[in-house]
Amino acid sequence: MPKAMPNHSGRMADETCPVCATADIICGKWTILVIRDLAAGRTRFCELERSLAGISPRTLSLRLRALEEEGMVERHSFPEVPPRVEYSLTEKGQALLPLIEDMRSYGKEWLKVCSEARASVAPVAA
Amino acid sequence: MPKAMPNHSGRMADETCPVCATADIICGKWTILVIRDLAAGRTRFCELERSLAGISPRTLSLRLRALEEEGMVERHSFPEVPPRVEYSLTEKGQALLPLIEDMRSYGKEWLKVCSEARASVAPVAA
DNA sequence: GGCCCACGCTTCAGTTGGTGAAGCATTGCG
DNA sequence: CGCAATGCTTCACCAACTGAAGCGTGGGCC
Repeated sequence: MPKAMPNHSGRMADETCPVCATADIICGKWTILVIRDLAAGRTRFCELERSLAGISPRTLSLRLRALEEEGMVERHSFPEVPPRVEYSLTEKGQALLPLIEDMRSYGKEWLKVCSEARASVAPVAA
Repeated sequence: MPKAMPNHSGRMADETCPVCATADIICGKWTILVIRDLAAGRTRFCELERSLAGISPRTLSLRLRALEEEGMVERHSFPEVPPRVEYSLTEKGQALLPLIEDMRSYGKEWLKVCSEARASVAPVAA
């Protein structure tokens, strides 16, 4: 009997709720950012490590594995030395890109509002 | 020097990246679902506890507090017995609703694909 | 030959976030 | 009296994420 959802583990309340389903996919701390960076095309582990400044290799490894299991990313491994592994988005993974674009536009607006708020408060405090 | 973002703690790599900013806001496990439920209007603590079946009161309390700090939700407390507290989305919080709608449509599609995959695999295995 | 580097990880011990169960304060109801 | 209801908080625990270190392999450097 196949499990309904190939997600990590700590599952949301309602398995049939689409919002929960999506939340479950992207709720890992770095998941969305991994996908964002993978959107540029095939990317190597160390490139991701660099662009996701601050991620631990363990976490990146776990995220990539989980995303692979979920069918969001594909792994292309080359038996060279030093080893080379490239990751890319599957179609399913690409489907998340519009969502990420929305997050970008929301975040942009939000950062703008925040900086305006700071600009209008700081002078008074100073 | 005021902090750029009033987010919880474990901050993302690039503070100026809009995707990170949004990810930072919604990456808490239940955050998006709290906002989803708050979208219906003023909601009490225990109502949220019920609709978010499975959330611990501690987590709900923490999420609501964090969202309040971030200016996403408003708290309306009535000094009655038993106590009554209602939560609602601020304008800033409402701005997240389109994002949630996108998550809903993505999740819907994804659940559909999953169930189709199961339907086409299960009979073979059985 | 000996040494270090690069890469894609894994292992380790420690911190943070979320969990279920229980408790607290208040007061009306039976 | 004892219990229910509400909005929490506290507790001990588990799972996720962290930084630092290690591993295996072979190539470049000296």
